[in-house]
Amino acid sequence: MKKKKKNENSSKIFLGHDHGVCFGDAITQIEDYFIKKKLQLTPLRRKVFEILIEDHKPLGAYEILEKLGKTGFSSSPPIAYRVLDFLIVHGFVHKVQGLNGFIACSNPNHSHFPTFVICRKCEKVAEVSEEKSGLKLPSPEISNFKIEKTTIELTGICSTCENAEIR
Amino acid sequence: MKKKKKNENSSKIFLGHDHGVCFGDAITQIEDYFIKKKLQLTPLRRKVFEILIEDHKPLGAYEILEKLGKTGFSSSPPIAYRVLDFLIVHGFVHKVQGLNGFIACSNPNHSHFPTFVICRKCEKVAEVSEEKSGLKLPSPEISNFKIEKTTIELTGICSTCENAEIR
DNA sequence: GTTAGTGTGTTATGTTATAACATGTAATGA
DNA sequence: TCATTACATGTTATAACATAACACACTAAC
Repeated sequence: MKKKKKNENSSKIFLGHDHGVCFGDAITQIEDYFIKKKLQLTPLRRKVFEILIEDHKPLGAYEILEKLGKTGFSSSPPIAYRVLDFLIVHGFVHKVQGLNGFIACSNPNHSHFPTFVICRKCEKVAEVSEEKSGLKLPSPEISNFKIEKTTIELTGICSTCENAEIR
Repeated sequence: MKKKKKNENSSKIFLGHDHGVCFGDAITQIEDYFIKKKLQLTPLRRKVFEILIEDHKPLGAYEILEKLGKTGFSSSPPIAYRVLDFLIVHGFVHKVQGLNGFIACSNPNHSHFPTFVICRKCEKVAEVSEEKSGLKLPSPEISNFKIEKTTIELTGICSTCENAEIR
């Protein structure tokens, strides 16, 4: 109890959390941002964001549509894609390319260039902020290029799944 | 002529090249690799690789299929996807997720974790090797995670296009 | 000469994403 | 007040991307 190995804390990027707090915080953040920017947090937009926050993992557009349908919204594809695009533009949602999925941003005010760490076995996804990822961008080599958007995804296997693997 | 600004050289990641040499080198490399690994560089596989090397930019699977069709190969989707998967596994092709496209690896023997720099305007794509990208992986934060594959894509605007932009 | 492994071909279908147009509603301002 | 606009959502149809499942040919190994 006196001393913990540093690794024990520093590596737990897939760790659980108090979801009630997380959910509430996220809603508050998006509400504040929308007011500040004079954007409309409509029922549909709110619902899509809630669906993503609730699940806390990447969902496909068609999964989102299904959930929308069950709560009385339209469930034709453009509905989801439009709202997702909007939320992405404003930094509240990211697309995880490797999974064709969408996930709520875990820290809308910070991560402009987030890294996603994806376990191919359990399919858990962790968003690691710019500061913590150890990622250094851009290099002098590409300083003549203006980066607007990054897709950084690290796929592999988390320690839990690796320990569980047979061979 | 005596002195060049360092930037002039170091930033030209989109620079042209002697394509004849590039093409020949690439074919030689893949031939050697296939012999060494006792793999079959069949006419189909060779053709797909040649198509990608020739164009030197990401092509969609269906674009490749069209080119295959014109040269007497079958052009049903699985043909392309199977060969592409094979070439990807062996490191001769990369998938550019942001464009749903496939591109020949510019340095099969080196870049295990390449970075792709993509201009959203001219759609040029440069592959930057691990060493040159300035990318540092992995961080202590994620050291408990075994990275098997990375998707690192930087989208933005290259200096040529930026200078050409009106606004 | 049967078997196993590999490569290609074919049909059908699944999955992901967008184009184009219609409708509704609120704010703006002549 | 009522045309104009900006924005949000709805709808239909289709485009674009990808894979499943099965068939067949060829080669190598036993």
